[in-house]
Amino acid sequence: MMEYNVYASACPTRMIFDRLSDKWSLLILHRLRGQPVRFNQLLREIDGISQKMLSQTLKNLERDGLIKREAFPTVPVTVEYSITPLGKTLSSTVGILIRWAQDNGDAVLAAQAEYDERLAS
Amino acid sequence: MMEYNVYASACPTRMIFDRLSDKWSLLILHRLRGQPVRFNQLLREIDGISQKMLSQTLKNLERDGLIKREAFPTVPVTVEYSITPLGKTLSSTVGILIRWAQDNGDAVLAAQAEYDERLAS
DNA sequence: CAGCATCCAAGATGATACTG
DNA sequence: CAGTATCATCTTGGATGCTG
Repeated sequence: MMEYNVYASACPTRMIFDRLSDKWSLLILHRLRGQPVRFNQLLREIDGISQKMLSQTLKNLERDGLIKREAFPTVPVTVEYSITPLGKTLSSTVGILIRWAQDNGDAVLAAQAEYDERLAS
Repeated sequence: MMEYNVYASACPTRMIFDRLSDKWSLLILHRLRGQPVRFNQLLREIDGISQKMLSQTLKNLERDGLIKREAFPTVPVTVEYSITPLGKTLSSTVGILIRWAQDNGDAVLAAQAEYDERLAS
């Protein structure tokens, strides 16, 4: 198996990693891990995201083959975003990452408080 | 166990997740998973990072309790960054994420190419 | 409903020069 | 060597109006 140097910018692995290291991609992918979700529902649920960034991030994820966009000919039109098999494999990893944050959030916040305290004194 | 809504911006888990969802944090953490590394070595190895962002990201990771900074009174001064036990638990998850990118990079690039092809035609 | 286009503001990131 | 300071730029976001 071919091994890459992930710290080199030309490395394909690094390219993918960079693509996903933005503010919204992994969070949205995680939200889509279950049932399909509609655009405006995502907009309501993902706190703090703008319509523009949601639209842009969904398009990128679709381009990466991680999610699928399906439009239904209702009036007005209905659009559902769902996860692909490829995306599914990634979202389970993201789930582990979020679980980590869930489990260790307190420790991180405590470390931050202690760090800030040391600076102030 | 308390459960949070990770999609709400006030959620502690979401706050931690947001903190780590920047361009460099996870990559640097991953690089530090083994032996301690010095500042300029990181600067050389992490392709594309600027001195400013390296400095800033290291400071944030230290504040989060994920890495440790140690200065040695040599001339000129030597500084080593190493991972903490808390950081270790996160870096193994990041390793899984990078492994995913390693294994599925080709599939993503293929999806991107196909997507672009569909648009061009 | 599910977007796109535009303009402007704010924040994140980068390049360069300088220092103990 | 390991940074900081300053200025420039690129990315991201908010607001608004418009469309099928």
